[in-house]
This record gives sequence, C-alpha cells and structure tokens, in this order.
Amino acid sequence: MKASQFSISTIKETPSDAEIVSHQLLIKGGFIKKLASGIYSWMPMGLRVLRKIEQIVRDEMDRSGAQELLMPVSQPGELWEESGRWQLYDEGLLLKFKDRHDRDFCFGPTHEEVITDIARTELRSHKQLPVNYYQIQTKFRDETRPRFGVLRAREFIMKDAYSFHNSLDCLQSTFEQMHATYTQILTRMQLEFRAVDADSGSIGGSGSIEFHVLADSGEDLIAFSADGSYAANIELAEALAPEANDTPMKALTKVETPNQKTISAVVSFLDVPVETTIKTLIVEGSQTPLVALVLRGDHTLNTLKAEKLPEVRQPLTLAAEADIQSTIGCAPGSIGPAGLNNCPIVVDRSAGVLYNFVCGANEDGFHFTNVNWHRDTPDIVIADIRNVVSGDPSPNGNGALDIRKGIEVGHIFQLGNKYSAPMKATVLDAEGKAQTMVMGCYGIGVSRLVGAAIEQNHDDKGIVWPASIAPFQVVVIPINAHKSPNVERVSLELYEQLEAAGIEVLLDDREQLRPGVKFAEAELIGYPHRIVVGDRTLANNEVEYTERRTLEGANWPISEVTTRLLSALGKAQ
RNA sequence: CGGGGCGUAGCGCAGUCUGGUAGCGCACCACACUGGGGGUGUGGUGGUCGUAGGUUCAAAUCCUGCCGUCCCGACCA
Repeated sequence: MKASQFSISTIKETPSDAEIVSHQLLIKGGFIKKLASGIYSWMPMGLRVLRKIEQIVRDEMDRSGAQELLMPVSQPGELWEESGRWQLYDEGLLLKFKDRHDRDFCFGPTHEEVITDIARTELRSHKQLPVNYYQIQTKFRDETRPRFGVLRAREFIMKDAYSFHNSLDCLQSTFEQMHATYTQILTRMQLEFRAVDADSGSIGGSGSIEFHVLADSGEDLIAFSADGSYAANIELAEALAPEANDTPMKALTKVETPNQKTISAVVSFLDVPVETTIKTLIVEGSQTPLVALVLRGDHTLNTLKAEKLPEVRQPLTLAAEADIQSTIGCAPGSIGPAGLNNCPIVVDRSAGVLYNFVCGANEDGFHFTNVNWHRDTPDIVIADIRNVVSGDPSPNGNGALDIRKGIEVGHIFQLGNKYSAPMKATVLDAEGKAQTMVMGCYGIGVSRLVGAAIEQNHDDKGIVWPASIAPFQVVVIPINAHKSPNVERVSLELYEQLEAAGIEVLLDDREQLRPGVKFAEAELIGYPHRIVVGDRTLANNEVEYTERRTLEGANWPISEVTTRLLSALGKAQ
C-alpha cells in the first residue's frame, strides 16, 4: 500500500474527551472516529487492525471445529419473552424499538435467544451433537456509562460462540477446547494475559472462566499465585482463614473518640495498628431488617461474597442511616460488634481471629479497645466476605497471591439448560425421548481487544503494535525522494520486493511531508518495523532499520532487507 | 440512575464574572522559502457561539427548560 493512496489522518492534539491511552492513541492515530457516545467508526487504518484480530479469531475457531454463521442484529422481542429476559432487562442494556406494525424488537446485545431458536429447529437428533456455532458481529448494549473508547463502547464487535450437547461431560470437553482456543488466540496476538476463575454474572450458568489482558488501566482485579497454578477474578478469590494465635485477653475499655468516624481517623487518634481494628458495615438483611458485616480495618468488603450469604438481602444494599440510628442507636462510624444485639453479625475470617481489637461502641463518639469475640460480643457467624490482598496465601496452597489489573477480553460459560429449557430446545436421544440440550457460550471482545492491545503496548510516542495485529508490518520512508531519483528508485524497489515476499508494507511516498513528520507519525501509528531510505546511507548500499519497540536502529545492506525482515517477523522464506 | 464539569471554526481553547464590532493556536487553501524529527514567512477559507424560550435598545455573556458530551459513583454476557 502506498501512503499517497491511503487515508492517514493523524492529529497532534490529544482529544479532550479521551481519558485513557488507548482511546487517545486510537483517535490521534486516526484509527477510529467517534459518532456518538460509545459509538465509533473504524477508519481504514483501524479497520486493518480489527480485521487482523478477526482473522486470528476466525482461524482458531475454525481450527477448533466450530462453524461460522451470521445472525441478525435486530431481534424480535417475542424471543426474549420466551427466555424471560425481555422483562429482566427492562431498564437499560437492551435497546428496544418497534417496527411499523408496532411489534417489539431490540438490537442484539448477545445472541443466546436467536441461536437457541436456530438450534431447536436445526438440531433434532442426539447424533447431530455436539455442535458449536460462532459469529463475528456487531453488538449493541445501551451501557449506562460508556467509557474508555473501544474498551467499553455501546456498539462493538464481538465473536460469540454457542455450543450444544447431550451431556454435561460433552459440554465440559468443548469448554476445555474453547479454553485452549482462547489461549491460542491471545498467544498469537502476542498479548500478556491470564485465564481466571470468574463469576458467571447475570448470563447465568455454572463454571465460567474469564480471559484478561494484563494492563494497569484494567477495570478488574485479578489474583494469581506466583507459579500460575491459581488465578481468579478478585470477586471470586478465596481469602483463607489465618491461624489464630492465642493471646491473653485484656480488659474491655471504652474510650472517648469524638468525631473519629473512619478507620484511618480512629487509627491515628488512638495510635493503634490498623490490623487490630474492626469495621462494621450494616446492610439490609433477608430474614432480619439489618445485618452487620464485620471486617478487619485494613480489609475491604467483597460485595459478591457478601451477597451470597443467606442472611443478606439481594442485591446488597447498605442500610439507610435513619434505620441504623433507630435500630442501633448511633451513626455509621461508631458501630461495632460488641454489645450489638439487634441484628445478626457476620464476621470475616481474618477479623474473627483477632484478640484485643478496637471497634465502635455503638454510641456516637465512643470506641471500645481490647474487645474479644464471645467474651464481649453476641454469637457470630464466620464467613469469607473480604477481598484478597496482595501477599495473601494462595487458596490452592501454592505460595502467595499477587494482584494485577486486567481488561476482560474473553469469557467462557457453561450455560447448562438456562436457555434451552425455557425455549424448549430438545433433541431425541437414543431411546427416542426428547432431551433438553446442554449449552455453552464463549465470547471474545474483538473491538475491545484493539484497545486492550494498546493499553499493554505503547510508549510516550505512540502505539507499539504486536506484529501479528499491526495495520502494516513495515513502513518504508524515503527521504527527499523528490530530489533524489536514487532514493525514489530504491524505496520503490524495496516496497515491491517486500510485498512480493508477503510482507504488509506501507510506502510513505507522500512528497509534501517533511521527514520529521513522517517519523513522528510512524511512531504514533506504531508500525513494528521501519526502513528509512536516504542518500546518507544509500552511498554504501544501505538503508536504516529501526525497531518500533526499542527504537533502536541499525544500517542494513539493501540486499538483505527482505530476508532480515522475514526473519524478524518469524516468517520462513 | 445520583453527584459534578463542559458545549464558541474540523481539533484544542480564550472571551461569559462586569451585556455593546467573535478571537487565538493547530489543521485546511494559495504562493515563496525550506527539506533527516510534527520547519518558516506572507496572504486566505471557515462560526445561526448546542438548542428553544425569556429579560434587554442590545445576549456567546443574564434567567428558565431541553439536548449533547465527559468525569466520579451505582450498573455492566
């Protein structure tokens, strides 16, 4: 491709509405263009990247034996009534509309309903199973708050696959195969990632695994052991109970703590280690109006774990201050388990092994010190309700946990019969009886991967694309070709040679631009390899090579450019 | 959905407090110079100041409604 015939529209200024680096660089580099909040056009340069990722995904899905199909973007509301999700998603997410006959429709945020409808008519016999259908297609979700450019867009491109089985064992084997396929996809994209145990959320089903690209801007926290044998979303990672060390109990003391309403305030006011303090959160209960959740002062509540407690009402809701006042008799900030008799108390494992700790005295402006469980408190329930922190022991016993941020780019689920049962998707089994199919579903955010790849691969000059997904693998920049026929001839010959060798190369033949502009732009756009052709080195029959990632250069003999690039790109000649 | 910020040329912004000829930088067009790190000069193009209404002799500026957009939170297969 010649730059003179290809739209490149970079801008120097950082767009004011782009917060994170991938969004800024995609806009600055002219890869995408915003049409509305969370809705973007893919410009020619950006589309090349998107297509690269799609092709890797398609390739590996096909290799796994899955079959590609394409389902409609618009879906009849009736189908969603059948699965029960029309009402469930009544507020937000589902963008609904009506056709001219006043019939309900929605833009597909996902395609379980449509694929299950296809499966129940296409699949009749257990002999046809298992089958795994996939598509790469535009989805629309009316996110309450689109943000981060293509990382949380409303309209986005996703690969979604749905498998059908006649047994859980069969589902399990496809699930494992998809695990391997996703691993292969992300490996080919040259991204650093982790597959982690995850909550299956509102899509339902049992086991699920998320794939996260590691990046500091990630919205999720993932915990994993150093040896890689354990990895889970922090939502799910189990906090083990520490060993209790038997300490002699001291006498309970009530101390005045005027206006000390936060843990950090109490810690500095009383000059005690934060690990010896307790905080108490009051939430709405399922069997009682209120429930107390107790954590060590330096720990945070894991809402997902708390929500699963039988005592707690779903969804987890912090109690209103007025209810706390009337039931407990003090404001939040002075609550504590000691003497708290009018609601159940659930204590985190780590808090439950403390001796002589500090907590609120259930009276504004007072705390207790040297509190001890049982002696000073009513009956308690011990549970795992906190988020793990870095350094916690790994739940599988292998070393300590490390915590990193990740961008969720893939999620695979074992759905079971959540959709097939209500939608009556059955096949006849060997005995000729109707049997509800078991389903799995597997998603990869294709457009999100574009952003995730940049979050993980950039520097202060711009994007550093992994070669496998770069819009072009090589850029050839002639210097002052309009003045030097030699430069023009060599750069054109190199360009043709590289193309012939199957390398995707962009020849920056735009005459009106000065070299500095081309260099800066090349670094912004992030071509992995750069060849500069100028009279300076041409005298020695050489050109200048620069690797984008290291920005280190070297002079290469013209005759060896193709061979060296092929080997840098890992291609056999 | 709660809290906050911002809407002025394609992009980034000033002007709004204190009402009175709509500005700057980048980009774009023309010409000249320049030609190895977003170069220089000269001359230009481009704006119903988000929108609807109100106050006023007069509104980008004051008042009210609406819309859009971004941030924090809630939410998120």
